[in-house]
Amino acid sequence: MGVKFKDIISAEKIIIKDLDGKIVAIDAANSLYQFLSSIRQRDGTPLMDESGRVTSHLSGILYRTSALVEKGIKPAFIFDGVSHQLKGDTISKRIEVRRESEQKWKNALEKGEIEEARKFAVRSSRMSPEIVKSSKKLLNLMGIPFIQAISEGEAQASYMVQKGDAWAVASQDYDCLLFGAPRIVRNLTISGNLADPELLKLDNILKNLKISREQLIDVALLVGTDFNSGIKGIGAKKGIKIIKSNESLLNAIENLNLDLESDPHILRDIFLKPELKDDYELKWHAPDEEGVIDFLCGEHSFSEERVAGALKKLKNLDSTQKSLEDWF
DNA sequence: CGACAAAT
DNA sequence: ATTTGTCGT
Repeated sequence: MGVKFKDIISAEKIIIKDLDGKIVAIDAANSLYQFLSSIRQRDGTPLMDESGRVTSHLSGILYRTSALVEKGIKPAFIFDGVSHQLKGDTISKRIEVRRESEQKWKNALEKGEIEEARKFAVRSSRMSPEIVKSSKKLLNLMGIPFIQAISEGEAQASYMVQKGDAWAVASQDYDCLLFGAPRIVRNLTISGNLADPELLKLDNILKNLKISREQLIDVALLVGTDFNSGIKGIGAKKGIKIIKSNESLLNAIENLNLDLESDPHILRDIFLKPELKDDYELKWHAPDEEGVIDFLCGEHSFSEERVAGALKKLKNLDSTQKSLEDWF
């Protein structure tokens, strides 16, 4: 879910065309979770193939990625590695919420309460190893690069933007600001039915708030992150005030006699010194059309007509494209 | 969520 | 041409 920074973060509205020609590092976990939550039938049942395997994420990856490529965007997916030990509490809480929601979903279905059922179904979404595996397989067949992070995918994606290997991270979460991503795109959707895409610029945000990135991390640790529960009663606005008047988290802890339950230095270093990968390659290839069709239509019950439409968008990039084999 | 059809 | 609704798997 990430740090609750909505109240203090300013964003600028953008349109998809502003991303033409740009490399975007997509937070895979965030993106897949959205697909799994939202691509469902009205009663909340996810899309499934004949064998009963969930395919919502494959639908999302195929249609969104091909649409982004058609618009001239070069997407790369960044997958999570092994999460930090301190994320354990957050992970177990999420598992519990999913378990409860699944029960409430079934109960609502039995009572015939369709809307209620869907609400809980959305919260029951879980990312199994099979879902990650099939997502990577589809990306490979589509010729879209993905990178396996050592730890948090958001940390790796943010690093890639800092290095200039990608223009922005695409994620709904504000955590990438803490990981130092200079640019974050939220609501990266095509037909923007609801929220328009928006761009978060780290330097602008820090300037507006008149704090440093280290202080923004300190605010997050007061508010609560995936790695600590924060201080009860302190939200983003109070957090900013406290860090500004005390200058740092360490001072605030001492002056206000706060208890953070984990060593603040260790918590800060999750964001400041994550384990990162440098030996990655961003290379886009022409799709293996037959492979995509075999995989989606043969194994996962997709319609050949619809898949063909998506493939057309994938290969029909720009006429500046030099080779059919490698785009670069 | 995005594709597609139907309605405005 | 643009919005609204349903289907996809």
